[in-house]
Amino acid sequence: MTPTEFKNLLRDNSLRVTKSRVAVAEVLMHDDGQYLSPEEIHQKVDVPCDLVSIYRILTAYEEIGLVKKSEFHNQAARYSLIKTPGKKPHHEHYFKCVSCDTIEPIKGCFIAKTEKQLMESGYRNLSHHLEITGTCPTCSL
Amino acid sequence: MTPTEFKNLLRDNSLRVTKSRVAVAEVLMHDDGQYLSPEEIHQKVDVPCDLVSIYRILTAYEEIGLVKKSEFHNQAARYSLIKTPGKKPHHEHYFKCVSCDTIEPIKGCFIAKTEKQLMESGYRNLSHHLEITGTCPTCSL
DNA sequence: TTTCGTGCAAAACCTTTGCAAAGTG
DNA sequence: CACTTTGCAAAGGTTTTGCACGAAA
Repeated sequence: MTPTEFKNLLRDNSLRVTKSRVAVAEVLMHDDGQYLSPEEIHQKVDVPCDLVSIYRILTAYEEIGLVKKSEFHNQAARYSLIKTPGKKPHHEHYFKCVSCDTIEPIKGCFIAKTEKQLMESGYRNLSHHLEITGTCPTCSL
Repeated sequence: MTPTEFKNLLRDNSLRVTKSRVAVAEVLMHDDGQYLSPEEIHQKVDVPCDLVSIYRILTAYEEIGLVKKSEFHNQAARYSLIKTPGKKPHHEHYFKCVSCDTIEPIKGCFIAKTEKQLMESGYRNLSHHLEITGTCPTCSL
């Protein structure tokens, strides 16, 4: 995503282009593919910016479809850039290595069938959240 | 589970039989099948007992296989009695109604296949946590 | 200039910890 | 009596909220 595209995305959503917002986006672009916590982003940002603002910026970015939030149990949420901003990314699940803390997406959603069954039983507005943890191939050696 | 069985279970695990422990167990038996938060249990308990103690008691009960803990993200954990104390229950997943807060187990585990594939790719020590939320049939009417 | 974003301080929320006092076997 | 459990107070970690000041359009 170019700086111009970034600015347009903000403007299209009535969000002002501020130093803090640019800085947070730069951190995420620099660590593309990484899932960073607000705290980590706060440490990497190159302008003075309160942690509270990081939270607010990330919340806004999630709403406009710039970032994906993934939450792992009992830990700070983590955010990563969406490749095609604005378009909701395919539903996916994540694996988190308890050793190196890496998060990686797992292709496919294997809950769909179960949700369909629940729908047939009268359940509605279903959503789900799956966390798979363990040690990744590298850390398992 | 009879009072005697309960006491024996505690004693077998070197846990003393105290008023607080009995009271927490009674609340869980009374609301059998319900998933209660520490806070709710605290309110229902009929003896003076600090919330901190409820947490400690529930942690102990989980360790000896008396209760099952289910956690939904960013909310208090919930506990319910295990039917056959001591024996680890089958792995299962839960549905939580966002309207009435009821938690109910969903039969079967549909992650097993995915975990098998991950194992074949070198991942190890896998575990997972699934949250399905929505509105239950009653609340969906 | 008007509206929006930020910093700061504080609170909310769930849970854990430390320690002395009280209870259990 | 020895050891465990409890209550209380306090802290932990993550996230949210309120409000006045400062910055963007």
